[in-house]
Amino acid sequence: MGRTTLKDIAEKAGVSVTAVSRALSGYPDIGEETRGRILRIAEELNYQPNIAARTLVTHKSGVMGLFVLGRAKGEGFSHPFSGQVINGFLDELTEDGYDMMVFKANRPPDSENSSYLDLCRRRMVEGAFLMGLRTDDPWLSDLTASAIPIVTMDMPLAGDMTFSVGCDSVSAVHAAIRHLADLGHKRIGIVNGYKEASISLERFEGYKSALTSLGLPFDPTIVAEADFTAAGGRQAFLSLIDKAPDMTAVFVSSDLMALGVLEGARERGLSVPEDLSVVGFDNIEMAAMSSPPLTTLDQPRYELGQTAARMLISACSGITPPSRVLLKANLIVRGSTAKPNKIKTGEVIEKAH
Amino acid sequence: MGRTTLKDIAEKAGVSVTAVSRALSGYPDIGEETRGRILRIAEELNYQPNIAARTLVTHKSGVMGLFVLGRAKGEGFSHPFSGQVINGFLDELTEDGYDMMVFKANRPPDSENSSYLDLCRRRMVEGAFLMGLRTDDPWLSDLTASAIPIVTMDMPLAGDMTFSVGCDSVSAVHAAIRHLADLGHKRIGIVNGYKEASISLERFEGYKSALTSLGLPFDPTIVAEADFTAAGGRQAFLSLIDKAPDMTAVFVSSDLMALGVLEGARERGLSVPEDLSVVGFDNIEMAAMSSPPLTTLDQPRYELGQTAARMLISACSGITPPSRVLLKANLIVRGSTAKPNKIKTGEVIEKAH
DNA sequence: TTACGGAGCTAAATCGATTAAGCAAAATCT
DNA sequence: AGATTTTGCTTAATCGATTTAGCTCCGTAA
Repeated sequence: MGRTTLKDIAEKAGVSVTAVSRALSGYPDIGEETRGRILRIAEELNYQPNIAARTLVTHKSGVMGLFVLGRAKGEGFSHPFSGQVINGFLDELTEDGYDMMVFKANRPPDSENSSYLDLCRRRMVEGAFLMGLRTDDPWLSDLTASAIPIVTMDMPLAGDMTFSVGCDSVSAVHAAIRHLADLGHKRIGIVNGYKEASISLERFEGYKSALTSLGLPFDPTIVAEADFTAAGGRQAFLSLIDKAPDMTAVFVSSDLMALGVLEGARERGLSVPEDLSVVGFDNIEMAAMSSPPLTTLDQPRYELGQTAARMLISACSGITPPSRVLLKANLIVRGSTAKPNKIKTGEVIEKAH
Repeated sequence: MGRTTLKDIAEKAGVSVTAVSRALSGYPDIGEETRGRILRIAEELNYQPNIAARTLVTHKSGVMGLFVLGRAKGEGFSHPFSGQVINGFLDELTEDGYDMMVFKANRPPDSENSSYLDLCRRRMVEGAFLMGLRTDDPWLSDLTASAIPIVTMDMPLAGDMTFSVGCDSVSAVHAAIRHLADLGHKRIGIVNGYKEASISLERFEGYKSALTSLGLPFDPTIVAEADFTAAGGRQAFLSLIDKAPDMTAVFVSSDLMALGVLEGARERGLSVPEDLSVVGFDNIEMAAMSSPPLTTLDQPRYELGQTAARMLISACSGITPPSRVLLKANLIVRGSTAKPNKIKTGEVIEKAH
């Protein structure tokens, strides 16, 4: 198992190990001629530095951690939202010479396990990006007190070394509700995510304040909560529409749930957008492919990931990034929203003539 | 930055560093009483081993590499297929105490870059799992000659240290075609993936041999090729249906492309499954949510990932796994397949009465 | 002539673990 | 009792890099 080491190069070049190390690292105190010879030999021997050795002395691993949190087997990477974020994060890291190590914490009572930060310390991870953090996470206080930079997706933490990226939910939801109101909707419901997600609170705030600023009444009977899955969205919608059949539009806190709403609407014989307008959130790939295609708020997922990476990298270089970066989510109008239809379901056929 | 080291524990416990190391590693040559004391102090000081140091001497990093290959920005993690595979892979690794490092190689002419194996060597990665490898990959011969275990998704390589996981495409496609034939279809087309994916070849073989064994003629005019995207699938289908309007069913090599086919069918005014039956492959989450929901071949993605991890782990422990493991893809019949409808598109309205 | 300074390189310590070799005391055998 | 083994621990080398301190040689200024 003869891996090439600095020593091998040093011997072949007839210089000391130090000289080789410094030549390869670009220090100016190695003569041009010697440096050339060293570089050539290194190339020849296909030298790859042993990063474990380097890490041991420099205390810098060149590794950033990614934590994909979630309880169930099916969550985590398979969520249609995460993919592009991770792509952006990894691309940006790679660009700057960092590598990425991924940790997954499911298993609800993770208390027995080591905290996220312990995992980082073992691997000398320099900074971490956490996706899917919830307000009821058992390690929240550890994270807040972290000594290494932490970037969280969506959920800001109040630590010196904690930063967050996300989209401006409030103004995004405003745009969505305004769009519905402009079309003429008066009874606009909401299918929100669970309370333990910080975005749920923000989006609810956005919903309420948008109604107020548009002069529409807020009615708690057309507010439902689901678990960010399609099945949950469907369920929540059904209970909503059964309670309030006069609802003509619904804002849904995620596209996945919105797809469930679409399904529920079909089940109740409501056609979208004629009988019901639906606005989602996220603009996942699926949103453009459903029938009807979903009007939604586009989150720039790739850029969110990139931003997280850049914040982490700059924090690691001693340049403190802003503690919270908010990107803009843009409204994409597709086929799931239209003017409210006053004709009842049973009369739709007439309309066709 | 006072991280706890073996030395700290040793001093506090009044023993040598070796004793601490051996006590923590569970060697039997440390007295019960001493071991207890050491363990307690380690706990107290929240000791986390420095894995870089350990790796340096043992030459085992406890890290497996995951390579998510793909050319475009949007590929890689965001592909609806990868998520669950990665979940299974990571869960299984974590179970066995391994961590995962992820590398991404896009940038078409990756020649300037280091090969996959160089990346592994730098990080002392013990084994690697490659997803999305193509037959025209520039590093194919390096991989085949690899000294560390490599597991590839779908595409088998002929090396001593190369293994592969995948689904038995041929028998899966047989089941799909038989299902269509049983329904009464005689003109069954195929939208396949590009040739550089080994699965495309296998699925094409399955398609041809299934037709033969069912006594149906093979007709190259109803064979099309796309790039595994929805847009590509739509495009390929359109050219197919325009050439052969009498085609009543189409087998599509991936669900994503199949969703594109559904879109294309809508555009041409064909209703699925009445005018056209569609069978996909993969059973991605979206497949159950389209309208109509897609009949497809379910790939056990999570299990594929788990299997890859187990093969890698066992290969790293010196136990050679089988060079190729094929799981079964099961046919899931949903709403996109039905008996062929002899009535032409224009007459569909009559049927409704 | 002596001293100083810079250029170019080396020696040796260090990071934090693992592990081979060995040693002292206690336990066991003869 | 004396020899031998076992138990429980220590010493010191090692992995492969980085880094600090210092050394040698040469040119130049005083």
